[in-house]
Amino acid sequence: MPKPGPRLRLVDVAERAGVSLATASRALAGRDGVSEEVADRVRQVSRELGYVANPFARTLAGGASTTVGLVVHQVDDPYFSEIAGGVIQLADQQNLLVQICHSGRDPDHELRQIRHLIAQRVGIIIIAGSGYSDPRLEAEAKAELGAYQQAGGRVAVIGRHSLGADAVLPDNEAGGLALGSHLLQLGHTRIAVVAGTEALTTVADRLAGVAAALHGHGLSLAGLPVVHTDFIREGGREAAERILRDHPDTTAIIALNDAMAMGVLSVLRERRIPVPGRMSVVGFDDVSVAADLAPALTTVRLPMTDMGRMALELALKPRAARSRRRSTGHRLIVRDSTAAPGHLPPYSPHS
Amino acid sequence: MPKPGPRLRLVDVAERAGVSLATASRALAGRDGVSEEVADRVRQVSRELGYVANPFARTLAGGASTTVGLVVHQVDDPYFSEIAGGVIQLADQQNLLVQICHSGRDPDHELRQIRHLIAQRVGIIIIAGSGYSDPRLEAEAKAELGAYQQAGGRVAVIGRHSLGADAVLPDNEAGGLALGSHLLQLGHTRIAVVAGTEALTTVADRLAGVAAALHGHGLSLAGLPVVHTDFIREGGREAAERILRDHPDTTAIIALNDAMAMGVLSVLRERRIPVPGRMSVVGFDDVSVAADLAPALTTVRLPMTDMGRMALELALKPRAARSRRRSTGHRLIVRDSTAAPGHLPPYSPHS
DNA sequence: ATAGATTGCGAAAGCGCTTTCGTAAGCGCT
DNA sequence: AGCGCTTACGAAAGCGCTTTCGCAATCTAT
Repeated sequence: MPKPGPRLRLVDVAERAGVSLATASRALAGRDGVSEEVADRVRQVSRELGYVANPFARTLAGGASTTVGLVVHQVDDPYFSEIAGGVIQLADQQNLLVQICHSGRDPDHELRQIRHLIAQRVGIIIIAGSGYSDPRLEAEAKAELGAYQQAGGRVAVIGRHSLGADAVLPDNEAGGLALGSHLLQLGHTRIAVVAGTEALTTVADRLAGVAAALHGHGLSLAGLPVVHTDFIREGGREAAERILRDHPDTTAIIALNDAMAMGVLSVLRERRIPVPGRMSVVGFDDVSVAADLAPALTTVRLPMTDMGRMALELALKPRAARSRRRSTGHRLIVRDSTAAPGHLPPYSPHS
Repeated sequence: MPKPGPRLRLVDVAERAGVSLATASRALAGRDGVSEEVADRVRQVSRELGYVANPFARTLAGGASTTVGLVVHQVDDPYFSEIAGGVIQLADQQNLLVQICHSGRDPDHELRQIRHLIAQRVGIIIIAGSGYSDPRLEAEAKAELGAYQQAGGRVAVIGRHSLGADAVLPDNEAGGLALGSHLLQLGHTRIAVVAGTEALTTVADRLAGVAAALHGHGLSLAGLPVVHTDFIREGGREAAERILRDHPDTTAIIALNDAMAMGVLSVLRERRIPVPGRMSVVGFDDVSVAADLAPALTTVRLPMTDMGRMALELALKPRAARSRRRSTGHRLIVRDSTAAPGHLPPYSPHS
C-alpha cells in the first residue's frame, strides 16, 4: 500500500499568515481566543493556499471526527442504497464524509465492521438493516456500541431496536397487516408467505403483522406455507419454486421485501403464470424500481431516503438521556400485481 | 461531533509482552528484525487483549493506509452500486476498508471529493463513472491526481480515460454499435436517441457507436432526434415525452443507459403505448433489474461487478511506468422490449 | 495610580503509531 | 584473543494536528 506524500500543513498556513500554529488552529476551528482580524487573515490565507486539514492528525490529536460510518447489509441492494442516499444527502450538507461498510448479512462480519469503525474513531455510526434474533450477537454489538457511546460516540440505527441507541423505526408490523388485509379483502385465502431469513427481527415483525391480518379474518399463519430463505432476490426465486411445487393451489404470495418479490415475479414470468390473473404478488419497501416491474408491484412504501436522513439527524443531535425513537410512516401502494383470485384456472405443473 | 474515548494502545500490548513499543510494532506489521519467538508472543498477547491498531495514528506516522476511496456519480444508481459491490468484494478479501463518496454528477463536487480523499491520505482512489467533457475540469482533476500518484497514491478509474491513471474501460462505442445494428436489422429507421448529459464522455462514446451503426446502413445521426437530458431515470422520462410530442412517428428509442430506459418505459406505460408492438426500447448497462422490467429490457451488458473488482486489482498492483487499460467485454442481451416495427398503427397523441 | 481580571497569542505537550538510529549480543574468521 | 559482521532489540524522533499552560498586553475596578 502506498503512502501519500508531502502536503500543505497547518504550519505553512500559520507562517504565511504570520501567526503561530496554535492560533492558526484556533482560527480555522472557530474557537475563540483569537481576534476577528487575525482569524480573518488566517482564513483568507488558508483559502488562498487551498489548505485542507489532515483529518488523521486532527482526529489523533483529539479533534472532532468528521466522518460517519454507515453499516449496511448489502450495498447493492436498492433498499440500502436508497437509505445511503439519504444519509449522504444530509452528510454532504453538513460537510461530513460518509464511509459505507457492508456486512453481507452476516452478524459476525457486521460486528467486525462496527469494531473497525470504532477503531477508526469515526464520530458517528449508523447501522442500517434488520437486527439478528441471535441474542448473543446482539448483546455483543450492544456492549461494544455502549462503550463507544459512553466515550462520546454517536450511534443511530435504522429498522432495529435492540442496540440501545437512537432508532428510526418503520412500523413493520402495521405494514405486514396492511399487506395481509389487502389480499384478504380481495378474497384470497390460499396465501403463501416468502419470509426471508428467520434470524432477522424485521422478518419476524412483518410476519407478525401478516398473522394479525389473518387472525382478523379468522385464519391463522400456521395453516399457510411460510418459506424462509435468503432476504434477497435469489431467495425469492427459491421460495417461489418451492411454493409452486408444494402448494400449487396458492393464489397469492406475500414477499416480505421487494427484492424477494422481484425474485418471485421472475419465476412466475418464466413459468408463464399470469400475475395478477392467476397469482397475486406483494412486496414490502417500495424500492424505486417496484413501479417499473412487470407488473408494477403492490407493496408497502417505506421512506428509505428519509429514514437515512432522519438517522443522521438523530445522531447529530445532542445525546439524550435515554434513546429516542422516531417511527416512519408507511403506506400501502396498490399497483398491478394484485387482483381478486380466480380469474383464471389454477396453475398445474403438468399442463 | 463527539470524540471517542480511551482505548487499548500498542504500548499496552508491548508492556504485557515484555518488549518495547518498537518491537511490538514490528512484530505486528510482520517486519523483520524480530525473532520468531518474540513475534509470536506479541501476536499472542495482541490477540488475547483484542488489540486493534488506531488507523489514524498509523497513517499519520507514515504507515500504509488501508482504506480505499471510491468516488461514484450517484450511490443509489444501480450501475454504481453494482460497481461498488465489486470493489467491496475484493476489498473485504484484502482487508481493506472502502469509503464511498458520491459526486452527484457534478464535476466540481467530484473534484472536491477527490481533494478530500487525498487529504484523508487514503492509499487508493477509484473513480467510477463517465468523465466530463469540460477539459478544464478534467485537467484540474488530472493534475491533482497526478501529484497524488507522484506521492505514491494509487488511482484507478472506471469508464473514463482522461485522468492519466490505470483504467477499466467498457467499449462504449462497440456497445452503441451493437444496439444500433440490432434495431436497424429489425427494420427500424425512425429511431430516436435518449442521450443523457452532453457533458459526459460516455454519452459521446456510445453515441458515436450508434452513429457508426447508422452509417453502415446509409443513415446518419444528424437526421434523427437526439435528446440530451439528465443521465438518470427522470431524464429518460423527459426525453421520452419530448420525443413523443415532436416525433410521433418514431418506432424505436435508444436510451444510452438503463436508468433512462426505465424512465422511457414508464412514460410509454402511462400512455399505454405497447412495447415492443408500437415502440421498441433499448438500454445500456444491463443493471440487474433490467431483466425484471415490463417488458424485460433489451440492452448491452457490462460486467459492473467485475469492473469494480478489476479496478481495485489494477490499483493494487505495483504501479507501471505508463497507465494500463483493461477493457471489459460487452454483450447485446436481446429481451422483450424490441421487435420489428409496424406491428401496430403509429401512436397518435389525440387518439 | 495599582491590583486584579481579561484578552490574544505563542510555546510546548501530547494523540498512537512507524521508523531511523544506535547498541549490545552473538557469530565466524584470522 | 581480536576483528568485523550480522542480528535482535530499545530509545527517541517525528507524522500534523488540538489543546493546555503561561505570559504579555490591555482593560476594569478601586
